[in-house]
Amino acid sequence: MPRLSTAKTQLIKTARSLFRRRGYHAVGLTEILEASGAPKGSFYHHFPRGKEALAEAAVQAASDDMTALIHSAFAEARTLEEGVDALVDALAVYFSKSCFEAGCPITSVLLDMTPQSERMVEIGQAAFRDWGRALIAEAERLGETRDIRAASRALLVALEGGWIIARIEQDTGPILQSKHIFRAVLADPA
Amino acid sequence: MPRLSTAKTQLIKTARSLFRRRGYHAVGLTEILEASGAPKGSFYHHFPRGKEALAEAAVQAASDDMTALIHSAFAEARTLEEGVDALVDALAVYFSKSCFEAGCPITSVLLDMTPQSERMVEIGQAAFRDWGRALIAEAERLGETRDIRAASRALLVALEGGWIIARIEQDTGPILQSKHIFRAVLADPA
DNA sequence: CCCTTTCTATGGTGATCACCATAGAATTAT
DNA sequence: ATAATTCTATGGTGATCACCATAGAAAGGG
Repeated sequence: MPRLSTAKTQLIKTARSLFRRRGYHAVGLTEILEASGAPKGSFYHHFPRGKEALAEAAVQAASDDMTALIHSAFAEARTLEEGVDALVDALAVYFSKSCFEAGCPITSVLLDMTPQSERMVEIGQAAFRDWGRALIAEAERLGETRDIRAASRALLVALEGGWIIARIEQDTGPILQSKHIFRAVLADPA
Repeated sequence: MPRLSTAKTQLIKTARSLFRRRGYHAVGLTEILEASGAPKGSFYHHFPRGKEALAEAAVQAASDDMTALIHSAFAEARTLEEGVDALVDALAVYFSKSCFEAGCPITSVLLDMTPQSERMVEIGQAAFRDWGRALIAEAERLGETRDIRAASRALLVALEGGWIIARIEQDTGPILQSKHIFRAVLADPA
């Protein structure tokens, strides 16, 4: 017995992709069902609370994937800067491959549902907290002695802003810029 | 004869406020009409292309206001840093007064409509371009000799990201952090 | 094998969506 | 004043929204 039925995983996967590109309210439930191939009955069986619950599962999954991506980007890094570069490069490549549509995996949903949905606010807060902790954990693993709290927060802020401007300008430049912002704040953590 | 009828200006003003907080698709036309007091007929008279045209007008107005805010924040500044501080502080105060809901005046709409709406993509590109130019113009006016292009772009990126995280964390900290990011990149424009 | 639980499948429901047609009121120009 | 134009006001239309009720199919445990 699979821990998650194929229909449920497919539902979440489809929702993630559609929500990320177009936001929560712009994507209808019927569109998700058609794209995932699941019938309506299956959906309301797995998500009795409806569309909002699906969005929460999708954002949570996207957040977890991002945390995993941070760790995998740092896997072969020998210094903090190398890890950050690998992470940012990976995100830029993914963004480029998505035809400049897939920005932050959770922002589009967050902006559509917060602060109306209290659940989603908490999921978003947890996501940023987890990402920051993942960065700091990797820094410690690499034997970093500097205080990187300000720089890691700056990196996340720069990535968020970079994703948005990159989408509008249809260019990876704003994403890649976050590498430099990280270094600059690291050098001057005032 | 007023250059814009009161109904039209009220429509744009209402739409700006609602879209900024909840995004494009989450706000229905009827809600905008009720809040602005304008009847349906007036709306389709002033905006024959419908809701999208209203959103375009709203984003354009918000962008212009932001440009004006940049200039007014720099009005009493004697140095570049003072101007940036005044700008960021003003944005943080506005955000706080809005109960931590009013982030970037255009992002929520942009994320909901781009890149589906080509018109909106162009309006967004023009907005970021205008804001950057306004910053550089003020720097030159203050006799700044350093090359601030990288720093001004970093400021806009940091503000965008800061607005998003500030909304989720219900705190002005991430917005205020963009002051420091600007200074750090200014000191290390590599 | 049967029975229980989990999942899939279909049809339909009220509400809301953006939009339009038409006509009346107000304002402006002549 | 009168005619032309701009704006306001109302009623309604098809489409889509998320959601639910009910029943049938699969699958697992005894």
